[in-house]
Amino acid sequence: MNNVNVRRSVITGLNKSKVSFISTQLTCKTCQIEQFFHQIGIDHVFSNILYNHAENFRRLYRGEHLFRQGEKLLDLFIIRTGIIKLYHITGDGNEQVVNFCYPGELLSLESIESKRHHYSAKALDTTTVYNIQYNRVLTLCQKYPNLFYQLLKIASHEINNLHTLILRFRQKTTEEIFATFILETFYLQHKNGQIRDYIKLYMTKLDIANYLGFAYETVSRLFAKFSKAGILDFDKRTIRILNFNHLHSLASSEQKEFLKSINN
Amino acid sequence: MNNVNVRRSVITGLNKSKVSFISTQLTCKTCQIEQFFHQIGIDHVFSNILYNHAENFRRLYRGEHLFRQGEKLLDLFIIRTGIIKLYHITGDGNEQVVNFCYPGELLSLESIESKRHHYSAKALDTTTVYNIQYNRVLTLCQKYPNLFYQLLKIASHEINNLHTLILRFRQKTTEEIFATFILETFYLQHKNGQIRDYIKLYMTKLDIANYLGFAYETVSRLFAKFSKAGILDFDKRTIRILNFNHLHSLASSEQKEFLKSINN
DNA sequence: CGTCGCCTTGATGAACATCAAGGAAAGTGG
DNA sequence: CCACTTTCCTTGATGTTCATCAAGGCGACG
Repeated sequence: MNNVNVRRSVITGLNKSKVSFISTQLTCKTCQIEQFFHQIGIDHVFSNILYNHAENFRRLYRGEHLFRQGEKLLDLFIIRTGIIKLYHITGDGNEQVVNFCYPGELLSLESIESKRHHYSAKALDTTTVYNIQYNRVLTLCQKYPNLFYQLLKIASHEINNLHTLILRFRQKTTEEIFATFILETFYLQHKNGQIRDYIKLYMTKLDIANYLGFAYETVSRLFAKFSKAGILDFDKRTIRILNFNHLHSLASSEQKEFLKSINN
Repeated sequence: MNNVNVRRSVITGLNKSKVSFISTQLTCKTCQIEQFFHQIGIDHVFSNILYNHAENFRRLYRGEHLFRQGEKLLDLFIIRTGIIKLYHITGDGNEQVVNFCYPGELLSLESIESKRHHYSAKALDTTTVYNIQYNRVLTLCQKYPNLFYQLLKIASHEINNLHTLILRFRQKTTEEIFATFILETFYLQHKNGQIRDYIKLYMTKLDIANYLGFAYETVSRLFAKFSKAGILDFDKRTIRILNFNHLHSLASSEQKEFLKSINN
């Protein structure tokens, strides 16, 4: 997932020069983003229109920002490869991790209302994204009203994910939440059909703790505990899952429904 | 808010007979729903179109269901008066309160993707709702693409609310969460411009505990504690707020931003 | 080779769930 | 209307979970 061959016609970096068509159909077959679209329920017509109107790819290296909280919403981004951390700096200066985003995800739906980014987006690994001017999306939607419906469906899907997340925080133990997080990460990293029994955590344990609302020592202890219990094995940030059944039974029945829905 | 004079032309109950126009403009002026729309950012064109195509009003008495989890999504509902409890029955048979919904709120955005209701909706007090056939909304959106944009904005707003809710569950103490809940309820019950210093809780303390993720004894103790501290006064389910400043300082700075956004 | 960020593990304490028991309110049926 | 049941609420005692405090290790990087 890391070493993507970005083709020569693709514009990288933060260069904003206008190149209206990059390489149409060929590109989407190459980067397999169409299957991501399909998995999140976007139909072919929509994805083709998006391909044909995509400005460019943007490539980010670890630590680079895609956008920052407070900036005007100029583009919509769809992640092509890599991983993005969304976070929010609170009024009292603390960082709050909002989400970890994987290939296929459409960013910034929450910013449509206010037309400003609510969160900052930072690459945790080499990451490439599609970007499409937000205004152009709106124009396209006038022309093809069905696009709006697709966007609405994506928003509806996102609302469901958030409801599930809220349910999760009402689950009792840290173990249950942690098991769910590991499984969720596993399925998110395997959306593109790769078959592996390990996951790579691109974020620090401190980020995980922040995201889950735990103390970071608790995350450390959970890894140790799960490892001792023979549920998983970890070396630095690579996690090998040894006992899926145990993980699934720790994650509640509700969460299982969610996990199924992620994987379609 | 309880004793609404439902006009004779309005169809009540679960009767689904087709009456395409009820009373156009006069109705919306009467029930003041236009200002609710305005507050949630829906423009006049949109709200007028909705009025003119609304099927009917539906009236529910306490304990009646508007829809149940699993049913097909046939109508979109906008609450006119009253209060609705949204809840979910989990796989293991437990009830999970998802939200308490007040006048002006558009229900079931989360069900657009799957076209089935994810939650059950039950009236906690006499409640009237607008209902508009979902298919008709989609047809209207084809005719007026801007409507889709409005719906998308509402969805975006909802996503923001959910993000705020998630942040809330990472706040540390039960006191902070509880203070936020009280303030939130206050502002939600005063959206329509009524000036009062009390709120009426139509839900049981068990519902509140379920919604906030606490044990119900904890909610009981929090009420006692806040009362002793002179922050509020309560008699059965009527709460009089005595010290707004104290409540606001308990709710974190992040939550204050949310509360502002509720009240616009 | 020293610093810094990240991680681990142990000891302690506080917050909140759970258990328990009783009381008040509200619905039900005669 | 009153008895009866059921639901809802309160308050105290106890226990568990997890945050916090503390100290040290490891690896990356200049």
